[in-house]
Amino acid sequence: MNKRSGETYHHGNLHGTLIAAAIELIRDKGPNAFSLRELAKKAGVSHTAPYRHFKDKNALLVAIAETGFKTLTERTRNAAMQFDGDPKRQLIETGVAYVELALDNPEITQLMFGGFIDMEKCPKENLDSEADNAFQGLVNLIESGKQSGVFRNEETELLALATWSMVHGLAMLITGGQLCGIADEQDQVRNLSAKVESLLMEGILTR
Amino acid sequence: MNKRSGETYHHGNLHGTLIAAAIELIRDKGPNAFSLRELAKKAGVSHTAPYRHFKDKNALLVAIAETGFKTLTERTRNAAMQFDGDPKRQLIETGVAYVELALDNPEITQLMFGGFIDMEKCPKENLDSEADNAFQGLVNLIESGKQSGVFRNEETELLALATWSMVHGLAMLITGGQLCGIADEQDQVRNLSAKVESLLMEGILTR
DNA sequence: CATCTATGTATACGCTGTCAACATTACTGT
DNA sequence: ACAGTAATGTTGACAGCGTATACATAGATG
Repeated sequence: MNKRSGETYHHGNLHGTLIAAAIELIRDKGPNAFSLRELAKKAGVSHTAPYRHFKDKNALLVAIAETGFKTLTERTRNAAMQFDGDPKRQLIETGVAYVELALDNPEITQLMFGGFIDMEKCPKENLDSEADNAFQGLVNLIESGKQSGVFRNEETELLALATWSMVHGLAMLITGGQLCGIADEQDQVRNLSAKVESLLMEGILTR
Repeated sequence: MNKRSGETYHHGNLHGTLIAAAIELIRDKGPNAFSLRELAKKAGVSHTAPYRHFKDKNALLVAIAETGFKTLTERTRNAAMQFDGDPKRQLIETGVAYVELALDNPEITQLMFGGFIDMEKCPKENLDSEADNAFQGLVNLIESGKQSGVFRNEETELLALATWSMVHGLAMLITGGQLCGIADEQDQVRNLSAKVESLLMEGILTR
């Protein structure tokens, strides 16, 4: 139960320490350059110690991606809660929160969606169910918006997919560096994602 | 000038062969598991031969991403050309082509957008200018659609960004496996991307 | 206190990207 | 035609990587 590190043979809370340190490392070097051995060194343990807590490097990455999806669910839900009863505003703020989170954590976002995780090897249920949680919030939001007559009476899943795609695409373009100069700063991003989502709501065609 | 391989000390066209073989390898194993040494073996040369044609592993990946952006530009432009004079249809077909290409080449798409390429080390102009070409086509399309009164009179760049984000997001969700079961098959994808883009045009709100 | 299990270490293996030194071929100018 | 040089390929070496195996230590349980 000794939580101080460096003094005892047993670390006390390696599992948590590893995840925290890994997130830090990935933030520094990107998910591509991240290595288990450097992580172990940073955590002050031997390079095979992580294997007592994670079957694989892949398993560690999955764990980190999970935390990413959890905070994604939290943030978007919080954003929606702040505008309860105003589905239109809720949708916009959810999207803004999504994009802002991606901008704050580009490397983790890439880890979550970029193909660094080997889906064949991972239990996959965990990750998918976490991602589903985030998506489900969106579905609920749209469903209630439909019932109050704000959103069109299209298939809910389709509406949700459209909004998700829009926001996700913007987030990925930003974190991928494709929008350099257009959307670097925090407030630019806030503005941009709100505008883009307004377009989705109002439509692009003339009337 | 001898183009037959395997008989001469000099290969004749290693550069091209390497790129072709690399694309095949990445298709098989994903961009994450791709290795230079395996590539060299596949091409039938020593493991350092690629360094005569590419400064880095990163440089090779950049070259492959470039070809990806080139075919993306081609395909979307072709799709648009087939419906010249009908901007609405053009926009939809451009998007469908974008998503279909991504579905056909998920690993290359991940390579292009997923953060596998180290932007610090790469000349970056090449890659960005290629990506800009693809984007510019979209901008032109929207501009002409605005002038013929089909699209709303919003800032062109913003409209282009919105459509790009939408389509790109859908493509990334599909290639990332986030839409398993919803959009696996080719015709499902065609249908889905067309529907989603119609939503962007018509808008989500009730009128 | 003895024992079992959880957790950490030491060592070894093959694979990786990359560098330096060398070999072979193609191209160049005289 | 031929010498010299640049382009292209090979060999060997190095450190770093993920991971399997065998061993060490400590906490928990009886």
